[in-house]
Amino acid sequence: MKPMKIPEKTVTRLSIYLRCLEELEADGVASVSSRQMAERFGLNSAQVRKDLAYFGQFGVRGLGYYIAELKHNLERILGLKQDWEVALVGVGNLGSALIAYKGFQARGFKIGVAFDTDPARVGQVVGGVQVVETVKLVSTLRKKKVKIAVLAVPAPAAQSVADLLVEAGVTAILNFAPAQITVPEGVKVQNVDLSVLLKTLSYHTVRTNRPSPLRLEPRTIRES
Amino acid sequence: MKPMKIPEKTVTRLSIYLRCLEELEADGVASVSSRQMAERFGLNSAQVRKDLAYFGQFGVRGLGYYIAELKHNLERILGLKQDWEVALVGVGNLGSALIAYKGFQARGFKIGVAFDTDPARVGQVVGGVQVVETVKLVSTLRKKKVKIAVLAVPAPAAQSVADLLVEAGVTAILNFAPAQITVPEGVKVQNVDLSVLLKTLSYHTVRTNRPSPLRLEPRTIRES
DNA sequence: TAGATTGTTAATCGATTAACAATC
DNA sequence: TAGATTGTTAATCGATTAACAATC
Repeated sequence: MKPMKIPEKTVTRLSIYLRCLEELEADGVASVSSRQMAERFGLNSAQVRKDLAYFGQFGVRGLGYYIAELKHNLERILGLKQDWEVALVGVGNLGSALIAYKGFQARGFKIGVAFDTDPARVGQVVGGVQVVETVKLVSTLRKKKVKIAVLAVPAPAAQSVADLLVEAGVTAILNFAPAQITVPEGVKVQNVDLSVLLKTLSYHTVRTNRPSPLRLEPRTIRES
Repeated sequence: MKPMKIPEKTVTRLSIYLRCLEELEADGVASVSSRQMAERFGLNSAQVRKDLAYFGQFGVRGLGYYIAELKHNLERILGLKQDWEVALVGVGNLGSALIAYKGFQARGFKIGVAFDTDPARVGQVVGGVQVVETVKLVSTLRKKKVKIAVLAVPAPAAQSVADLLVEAGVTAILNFAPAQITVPEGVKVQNVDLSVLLKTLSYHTVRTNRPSPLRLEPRTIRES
């Protein structure tokens, strides 16, 4: 066994490959080559092969990859052979939406419990999920051994809630709060800042639709 | 004039820097150094300076960056000096949530119109937003000159809706559908696949909580 | 001025891609 | 076998970081 460090982007792509395999399997296809998969996503076939090769030799030379087998392996690697109970913190607009969002639950991830500090929400059942007061977060998640949490609280509360999650033994956090949160080594944070994503699109839009009047002008122009 | 290509990640970080500046400004601070900003996010100070230097010389040697001025410039660069009307396609669970989500609207982005094919939803007003039938998408968005759209439809519909958006003159798409969508050159797609994000966390969790009992250790930094 | 910090170039690091022997 | 495609190494590309002269 080689303790090689796997690039983050490789792991993300594994999920993409898996989705591809599911589609192909639904089409009744038995095998697929790295080139075929790459073309589907505008990637390089060597990259597909390399990504997979980090985890083992799943292919058959001259043929490609057996879909059922590769799918099985990717599910195993990604930890999708088990169900995950996910905790939600923050049952506001976004949090409620995430409970309702079926795609979120689709693949073995189930929001089993939600936390909020608002007394108006505590005790309610939102989309089948019990809303518990945040002071009970640590004891509740420890008891349930929850490892994955979704953070959908306002930015100022994000760090303190993250601290609670870590204390409760959570090792992976999907953070929707527009805030930088700091966690100990070994805890993984995935930030999803919708506002940042929109700003990136805004940037792109001003550049793309440039024929408009407003032009970018750095304070000084320099040439080497 | 050199039309230098700006890394995608640089643009993303600009948004982060801007958030930092907003916080500092609220604290009444007048200037900040690249080192101070870098520390806040666990980045390298040279990276901060380099990111900014792509767009001009905004700093003062020996001092750092004047917050008000840099903030102004980042807003200009990111296209935040104007309001953007955003179109939403797909008023299901996620779509409705995005309408309700205030953080989404916060910074000059306003969902002005929504589209859906479901007759039960068409004609309704959700969160103050009119739901229009998707067949009217192209004409409506052309008339309104909408450039940014949020795609929150089921995966199988994603590509055909994306085609309509492009036809309507949209140049930036925030895609929540778990599907690979293909667009012409010049149109920017930001994919936000919540399921992929969760799988990445699942991967991390099986690896972290694997052989040994979990060990949590000193505090370190971040992730983007 | 003396100290600090930028803007920028050069070095390093990491990830993508090309190439090809191995082999189904 | 002949053709195809993997797994992997080497080459390339791009992004991060270190270093430092310029200069406030």
